[in-house]
Amino acid sequence: MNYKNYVNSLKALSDENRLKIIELVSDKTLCACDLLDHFNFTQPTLSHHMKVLEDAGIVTSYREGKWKHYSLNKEFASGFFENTKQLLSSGSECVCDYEKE
Amino acid sequence: MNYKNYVNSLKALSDENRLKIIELVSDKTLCACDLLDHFNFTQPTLSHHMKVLEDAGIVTSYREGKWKHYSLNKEFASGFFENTKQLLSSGSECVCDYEKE
DNA sequence: TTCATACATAGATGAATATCTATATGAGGT
DNA sequence: ACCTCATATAGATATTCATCTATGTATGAA
Repeated sequence: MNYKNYVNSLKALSDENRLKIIELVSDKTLCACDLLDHFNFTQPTLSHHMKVLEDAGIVTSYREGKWKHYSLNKEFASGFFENTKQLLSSGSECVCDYEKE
Repeated sequence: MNYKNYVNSLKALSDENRLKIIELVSDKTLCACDLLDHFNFTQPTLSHHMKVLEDAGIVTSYREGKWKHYSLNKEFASGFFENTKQLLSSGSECVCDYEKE
């Protein structure tokens, strides 16, 4: 397992507001302005959260005129799932010692 | 889904060293001193990490003489798995709006 | 009781981060 | 060209957190 990448994903998920965003885009595509309606923080804060999620590969986006549309990256979902399974299952090969130094 | 609880778990997992600890105790029981051998940080730092993991319900522990033994909490593993599935699957009911305050 | 070992706590520090206000960019419409 | 709306960036601030050193607590052995 690639620790650094998985930790990156976990950090990006470790925020209550970002979890809500993910649930909102898990079954549909929404623009930033629509997302913003669901929260009490400001637009720059949403922009920050979306950048975190996109940089982590959790959501994908495309521009359409003035709007930027977001949706859940299904590849991330399955990959994250696999990593989680590997981490918490007892049989997984532990690579910790190789990384000690 | 209980957001706060799930975020708590995610935060506790969001550290490369703690992930290594989890893999180490995922298939066996280890005392803190044994765990410490796998890392370069100090004993108080390990103590801190173990407290984070235990407070989050990720590992369980018992004392035996001078030693404290840790192992993965299997209930956590399955619960976390379920929450992750619910978050990333498209059909899940979104509770975001109820929480907007 | 004295000592060594295993672990916990206190307090300090530097780095990361969630949020804000202010401002910039970019795209369409008039 | 100008204005408006959607989004991004810059810079500031407060909080969280991973780590350290120093010290405390607890257990077992001599």
